[in-house]
Amino acid sequence: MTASFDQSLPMILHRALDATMPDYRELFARYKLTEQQWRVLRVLWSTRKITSAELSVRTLLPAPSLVGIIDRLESKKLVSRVRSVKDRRAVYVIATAEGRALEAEVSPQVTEIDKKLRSRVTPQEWQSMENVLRKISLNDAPTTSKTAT
Amino acid sequence: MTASFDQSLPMILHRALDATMPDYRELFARYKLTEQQWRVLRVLWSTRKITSAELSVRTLLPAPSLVGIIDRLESKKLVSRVRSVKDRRAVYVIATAEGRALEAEVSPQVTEIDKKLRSRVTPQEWQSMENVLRKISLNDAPTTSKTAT
DNA sequence: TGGATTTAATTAATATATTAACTATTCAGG
DNA sequence: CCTGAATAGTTAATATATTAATTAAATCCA
Repeated sequence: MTASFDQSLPMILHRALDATMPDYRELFARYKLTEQQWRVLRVLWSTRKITSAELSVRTLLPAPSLVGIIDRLESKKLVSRVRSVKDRRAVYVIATAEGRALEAEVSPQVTEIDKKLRSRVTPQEWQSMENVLRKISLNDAPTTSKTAT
Repeated sequence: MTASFDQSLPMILHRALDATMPDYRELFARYKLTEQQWRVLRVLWSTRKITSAELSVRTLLPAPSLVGIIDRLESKKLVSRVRSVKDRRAVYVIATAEGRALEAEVSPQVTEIDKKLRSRVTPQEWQSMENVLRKISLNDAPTTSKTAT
């Protein structure tokens, strides 16, 4: 009856994360970074300035978590917050020179890990996996469920 | 350059989790359970007694996290801890009658969600995705890295 | 046998996730 | 212009993740 627990989507995904994240974390740890802090930096390199809300979408990190993550990146002098003048509610997050410098240092090594993981299957297999997961995710019920009362 | 961030394995997996977990969480919340608490219960139903260590392997939950998770399940009278007599270091976790009763109530609904997710792709696609992820995960470097010192 | 080593579970310290509530602004309309 | 709804960011409260250190018990072996 409970035979499919190990094959349920959450378990399959968690197993894949558990197997692959340690490689990344080991690298990030050498630069005193967490995986989440890394994700924020990586987005900032390709976007000069970005709001917290947009950062949340791009990094898949929940907005409340971003507060602390950015706080810690800020105290490491890797990013800085700048309040928008046009809309004083908005806050832009920007990478400092020091934060940008990390790109050249860490990025190639991350790419190496990415490549190593990809090389474990054929490009077709990878693409297929990606498509299946997207297909499963996309059929997501519209977030209109808040109409409940 | 940074074009592949969105297609990196961690992001692909997190996106899939973000898209599918809310469905489960909404269900669990109706029974005042978290996803992790659910995972522990689900394993306990198919295993009369189990140690924390083994529970960690089966649920993919880190042992230190399990302490609190089991604490809370215990205070809800859903599970109980029993110290082993043969090896007094070991602690067995067991579902109470009340804990077991939840299976009949919640399990079918979880199966429904599982089915719904699976039905979004063909069985071949699902199987393929599963195989690719396993293939990527399995090549995991042997945990012999502790021989560093 | 007794000390070094290993093992199971837990604690500690810090970072993040989740959900709800709150603050300061902005905006839409009357 | 002024109020009510919407928005961006944050705070609050609780649960979990991560890594290292601790405690207690079992094991190994000279």
